[in-house]
Amino acid sequence: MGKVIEPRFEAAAGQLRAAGLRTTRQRLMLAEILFSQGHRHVTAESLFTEAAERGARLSLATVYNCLHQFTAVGLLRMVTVDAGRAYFDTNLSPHHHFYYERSGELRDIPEAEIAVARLPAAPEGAKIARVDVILRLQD
Amino acid sequence: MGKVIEPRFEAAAGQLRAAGLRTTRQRLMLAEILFSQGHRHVTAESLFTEAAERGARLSLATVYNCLHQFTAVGLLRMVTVDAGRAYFDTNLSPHHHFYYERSGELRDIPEAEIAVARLPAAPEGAKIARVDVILRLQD
DNA sequence: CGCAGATTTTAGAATGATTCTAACATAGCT
DNA sequence: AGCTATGTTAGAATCATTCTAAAATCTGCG
Ligand SMILES: [Mn+2]
Ligand SMILES: [Mn+2]
Ligand SMILES: [Zn+2]
Ligand SMILES: [Zn+2]
Repeated sequence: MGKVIEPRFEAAAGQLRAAGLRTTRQRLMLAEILFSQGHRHVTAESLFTEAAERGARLSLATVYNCLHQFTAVGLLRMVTVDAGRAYFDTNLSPHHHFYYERSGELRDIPEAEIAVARLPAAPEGAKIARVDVILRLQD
Repeated sequence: MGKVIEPRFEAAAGQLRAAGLRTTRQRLMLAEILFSQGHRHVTAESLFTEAAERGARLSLATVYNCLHQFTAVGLLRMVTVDAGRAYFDTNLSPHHHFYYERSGELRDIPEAEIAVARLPAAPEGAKIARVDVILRLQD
């Protein structure tokens, strides 16, 4: 007997199944938080806090596990803007970022708003996996 | 009586004084390693190891202190490519980076080799402090 | 249903980078 | 040389993240 899935978790359940991940209570909650309200940028800690505020019972270790699993199956991508903590981004299309150094807030810049032209060739034996453009903001 | 400075540290001493920093034994050694052989990308740990190999007697805490002081006075700049550790760059002119994700190696890309056109305006109340372009390499 | 085996979650310990503390040493000035 | 601000350091502390191993849950099958 498959367990009953609350209606508000149906979409999340579909995404998890499509990605080949089992639908656990914790993953459903995190997926719902992440994917049901437009693009998000979260850290493990911010997501854990948000889940806790919604009454979820899960551990920080599970949040880390899920963030990495979601990233591995292509539901998230990692963004590195600060040595010290990792951000995870639900926006999978190519785009760039404003980073507010003071607050730690990340904002998307649509790909079309920045033209990166004439990329150099990748060095011998390597290939360019990703092009990140970060506009660091002060004040 | 000012202490005697070995000839090989003369250049480093000049840079430190120009930057308003006292010339201590530890700073002279680190400045010599950093600034006497072309541009470098170091981490605290790599610089500490390199200094130790040259026979320097200093602590890792001092390496951290110096990296931050050198950055504060504009002798270095910090580069963020990996959540987990900070890189410091002796190349102060505007330029971009190849980052070998597997080895952690950083390589400069001269500014002229990448054209970043049509930057969006900074959001209300903020200004763009820096534009970082990272080409992440795999394989 | 009711299990069994595989997967997932979790508390708490461990790790790794970095920062802090507060005592000791040195640089720079008189 | 002596004074005082500044710099160095060992070791503890902090913070994000990962690991461990045991308990809980999921899923397919009888
Ligand atoms: Mn930071
Ligand atoms: Mn890393
Ligand atoms: Zn984004
Ligand atoms: Zn560089």
